[in-house]
Amino acid sequence: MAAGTFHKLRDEIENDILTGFFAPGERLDEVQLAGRFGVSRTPIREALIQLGAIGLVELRPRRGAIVVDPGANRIYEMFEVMGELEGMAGALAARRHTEQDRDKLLSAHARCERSATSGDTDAYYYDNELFHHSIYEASHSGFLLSQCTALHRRLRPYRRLQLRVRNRMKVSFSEHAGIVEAILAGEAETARALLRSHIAVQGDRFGDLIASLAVGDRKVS
Amino acid sequence: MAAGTFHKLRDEIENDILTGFFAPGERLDEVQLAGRFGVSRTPIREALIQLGAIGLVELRPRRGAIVVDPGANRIYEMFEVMGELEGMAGALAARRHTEQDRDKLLSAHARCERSATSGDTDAYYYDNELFHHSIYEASHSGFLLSQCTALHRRLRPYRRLQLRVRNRMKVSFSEHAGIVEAILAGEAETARALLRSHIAVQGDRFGDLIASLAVGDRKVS
DNA sequence: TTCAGTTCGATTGTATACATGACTGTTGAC
DNA sequence: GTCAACAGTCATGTATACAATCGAACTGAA
Repeated sequence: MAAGTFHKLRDEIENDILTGFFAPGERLDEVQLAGRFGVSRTPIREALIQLGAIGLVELRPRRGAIVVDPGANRIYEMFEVMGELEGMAGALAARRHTEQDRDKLLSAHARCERSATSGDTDAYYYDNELFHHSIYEASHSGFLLSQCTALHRRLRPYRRLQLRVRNRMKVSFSEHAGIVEAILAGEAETARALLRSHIAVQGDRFGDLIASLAVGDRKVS
Repeated sequence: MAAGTFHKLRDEIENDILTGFFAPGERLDEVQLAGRFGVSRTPIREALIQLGAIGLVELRPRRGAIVVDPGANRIYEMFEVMGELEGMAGALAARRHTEQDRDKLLSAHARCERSATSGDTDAYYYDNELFHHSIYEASHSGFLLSQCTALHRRLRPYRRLQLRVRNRMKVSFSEHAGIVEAILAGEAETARALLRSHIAVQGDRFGDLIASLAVGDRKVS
């Protein structure tokens, strides 16, 4: 097989987990996966071990790997931490952003506006990622960037479900405007607070999350 | 070999990296490691892949694994994020701690006092970990606990070097007192601010960090 | 009928063998 | 004398073989 096999395998399996092709709690059979990808068990194992280290699957010794089911509570906690990290990125970005960061942020913001007004949730979903990523980059902290990107990726499926909620997309975009303003004005603490509440799962959004998880559960059984 | 081999191997190699037995930049030869631990290359590879996912080693395709050298800047960034996460844990702990959390926190604080006054940096180093861990637990966020624990572990070697700086131990302990007070009083934002500055590498401590890294570098060459 | 004990099957964990790509050292040409 | 190309060696990546353990099913007795 081509070079970099098990890196690609890792991405493939990770993607299948994040998109829900493999449901939470499902067992990942090494032989079956090996057959599916046309490789031997070795690279499959190495991919699964990586996913285990990331926290996407649970590796039970001698008992195989299963897709982790974080549960509503853990997901809530992850959003909580994500809010804090994003807030930090925003605060740093407000203080450290360059002219180039400013252009990228505004450009991403403009793209979000287009997809939000056109009502295209899929497009908005992608542009929203760009927007947040541009904030991470503007923080000029490589480590924070990596942490935010990883957690953002981990929360991707739930974020996607949440966007489906009525009006969430428009509300999200209007929140972006304030965030951009605060960052470009250099108001670090304002940016932090706005981003924290932008990410946090509070009030009605908590109920939305629970509801969307229940939909996911139904698919499993 | 006994069960759970590659978990133990991972911990062994991780420990060797964190203690500096393997220097940053050093290449980790699979065959050599296999010989050293008396196993085949397979479990060694699986251990290295895990370490790669954590970020302790860099896996360059077809070119082997090397111990990551974060560099002063990256280490500074990691402390920055650590400060934010610890601050968050402290804030949550102030709001959510139970009677049991209170006892654990006070007990860890008392142990720190003993080792600080006795001047035993090694003991303090250990008790300090207990202290911080008790805060993570009191936050009652399983995910935050895992993130804090992982990053704390990652920063262990640098933290250890920093304790050697004159008076750092006593200053550290006196800061603990204020943190405990704020958490037990339920003053979330005070706890956050105190923890953030307790962790942060600012002012003189930045110079101390650079100096301690230079000592580490000398050992390499 | 139910529960405990045992045996068999299936799957994971490890070792070994093989293929492919990267590094080193030498040789040849300019 | 220096640089480039080539070949040989060695390490990594993958496949396969084997061993060890877990779980399930079956049998027997209470």
